[in-house]
Amino acid sequence: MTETRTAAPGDAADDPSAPPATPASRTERAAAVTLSDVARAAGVSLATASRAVNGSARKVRPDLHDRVLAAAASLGYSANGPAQAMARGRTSVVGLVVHDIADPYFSTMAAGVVRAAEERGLVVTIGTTGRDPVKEAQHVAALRGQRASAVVVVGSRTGEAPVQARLAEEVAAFEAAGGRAVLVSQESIPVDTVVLQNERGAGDLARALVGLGHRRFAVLAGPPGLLTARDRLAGFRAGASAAGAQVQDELVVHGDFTRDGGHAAMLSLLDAGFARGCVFAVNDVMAVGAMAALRERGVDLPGAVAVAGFDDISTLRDVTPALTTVRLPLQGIGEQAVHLLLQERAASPRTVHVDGEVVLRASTPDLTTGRPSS
Amino acid sequence: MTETRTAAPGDAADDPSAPPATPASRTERAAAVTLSDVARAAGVSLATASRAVNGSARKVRPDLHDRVLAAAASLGYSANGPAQAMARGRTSVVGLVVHDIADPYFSTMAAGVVRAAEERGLVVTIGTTGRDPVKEAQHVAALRGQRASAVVVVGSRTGEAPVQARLAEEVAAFEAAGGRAVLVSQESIPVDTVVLQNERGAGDLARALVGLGHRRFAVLAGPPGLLTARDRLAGFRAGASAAGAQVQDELVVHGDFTRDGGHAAMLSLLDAGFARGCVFAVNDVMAVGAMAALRERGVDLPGAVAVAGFDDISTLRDVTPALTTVRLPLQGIGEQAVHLLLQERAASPRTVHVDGEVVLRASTPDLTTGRPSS
DNA sequence: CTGTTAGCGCTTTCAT
DNA sequence: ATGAAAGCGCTAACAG
Repeated sequence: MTETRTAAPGDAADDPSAPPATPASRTERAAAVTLSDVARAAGVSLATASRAVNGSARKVRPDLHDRVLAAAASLGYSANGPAQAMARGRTSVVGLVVHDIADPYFSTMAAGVVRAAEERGLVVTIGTTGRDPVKEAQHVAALRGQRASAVVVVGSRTGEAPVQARLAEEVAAFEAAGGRAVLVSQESIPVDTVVLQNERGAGDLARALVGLGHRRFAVLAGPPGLLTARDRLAGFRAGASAAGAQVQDELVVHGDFTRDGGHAAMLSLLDAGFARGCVFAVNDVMAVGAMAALRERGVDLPGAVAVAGFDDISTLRDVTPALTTVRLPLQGIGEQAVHLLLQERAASPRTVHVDGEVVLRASTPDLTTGRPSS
Repeated sequence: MTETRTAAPGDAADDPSAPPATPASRTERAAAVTLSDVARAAGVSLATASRAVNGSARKVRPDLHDRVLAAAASLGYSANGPAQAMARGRTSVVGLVVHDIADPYFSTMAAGVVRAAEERGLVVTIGTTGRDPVKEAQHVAALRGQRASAVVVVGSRTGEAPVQARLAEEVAAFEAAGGRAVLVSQESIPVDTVVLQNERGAGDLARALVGLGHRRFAVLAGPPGLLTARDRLAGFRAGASAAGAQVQDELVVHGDFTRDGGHAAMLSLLDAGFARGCVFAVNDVMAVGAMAALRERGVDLPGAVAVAGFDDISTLRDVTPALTTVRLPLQGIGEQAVHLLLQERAASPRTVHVDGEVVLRASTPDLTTGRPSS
């Protein structure tokens, strides 16, 4: 990045510890107008002002109500959030924890969460883990300290017992403190969860592909530890078997859940002699990496090697050949999570199941007719 | 979305007004352990406990310090954020305001902001405007109420005077209340700004394309009101002229800053008889839409029509033909914004300029050699 | 329906 | 260096 700055060439030293580095605060600040100021200006009591301005179950006489609102407006009053939170014992913050907000899978879900939350006057904070499951628990703990009223943790569990236990513990503590928690992924710990039917979606996809005449399958399976990747692989296998085809073990290659992971996995598959068949990448991003690898190697795509993904990332809908995939309503999933949060916690954890929908496109030709599907 | 739920078929009614719908709170909640509890357990005063646990300029005798920390740990103490914020008069929240968090342009910047902020113990909240510039000001106002310590507003200004004034006003109020504000885009109102050199980048691109032998240019120009779109168009025009080529007015088509906007704009260009030349879409997302349109119409891409974009969205790096574009260090821009926030406010607004870098790829062939560039 | 008042949990002078 | 005490701004009993 080329850059020029008008001043201060030295960046503040980074000491990622102790007291949060509050951004440089201005020296002289205007004393904020408080509710007392408004009350005085309107000639009413603090309590009345509070009831009028910040909503309450109790009613205020219309003329007073208007008088207070007018005073508030003319003074430029804006309620002190922390003070309200303190008095109420809880903020109106929803904490969202994702692996990487730059990843379209997460950012699309985030958009859903934000949309649903903003509609209800809730503020969304975002924490990222960089795929480190331990950080999930840390974020939940921090959110408990912030008195967030709810938390949404998105992202595949690893199934690792200690990590899982730690998250379960923090989530329990969060709920014990009066907050609401929702997980998005798989049913792994006892808390309200939006369960993505990865296994079923992958199974449907496999069956559809067999229906198109594909018989020889390879899978770019993602990280071995990730439950989401594992479920998609398992579902695909099961679906293929059910339809009379098989996924040979040698044709299952693991790799990162990223574009580069898919690229590398595809290359290793090609190096191992795979030259014809249908490749299922457990997510779209990997599928695109695989396509790039095929192109680099001059493999006929989709003639010799067909490719399918999972997620139906919208930014990727214009790749060529168009990618066959399993559509997940990502934004809707984020919204679902918020709906779940808004409901009272039930005696036993609630679950919302979300299905994927197979979308056949040109990357997996219909072998029975010889024409691209769709 | 197919879904099954174990309970509560009816979603909570949506009344986007009055008191923020705090997510359903649990009935009985564990009383949180407070600093007083810790102090008592450690046998010290509240003040000492505060100094030991939550950091302070003042020193605490080592043994007491340890005693307090041990007590805090064993009790599972976690500081009450709102209470701290109230006492200190300020939270450690950085508010991020973007148009659409699902758009990779914004989500990548957001990733940079979050990364830099988390390193410093700052929490990032996210607000979205859905491209409504009025909502930007509203979010800034809300953040002032939340006593956020800083705000980052990302997104093109429209240059509309009243809207601009409103934002300027809110930003001023925010700063007057002691917060730090940074804008990302163009220098439009007097506040610290990360300025993206759209004009220069587009100019560089135009010159590079002329260098490849392109002479006939069309521009998919985005919404007429958006400064970013306008600057990119202006820069491209200027660059082309400087290199001896021209962009005819009839070949400048406006459209949404989205994939569909690019798609529609390209179609109208084709319908108007454009059949050969180089199309500059003012962002990558539009460029991809344009490519899809060309493909649908069976136009030889990049043989008859070459395409270039702007931004270098990473998810789009694998489209075919590979897209020529101007790379913006999006994540770095987000980090820059945070760096700026961390610095004390200067007497006159500070500015950081960020340049784009032309990346020539296969979508704009080198006409001088007949081979694809790069 | 309005007003008075007691905190919410923490930081921070101000003594000691 | 530690402790006691005064708020920060607002809400929610509790009276009137």
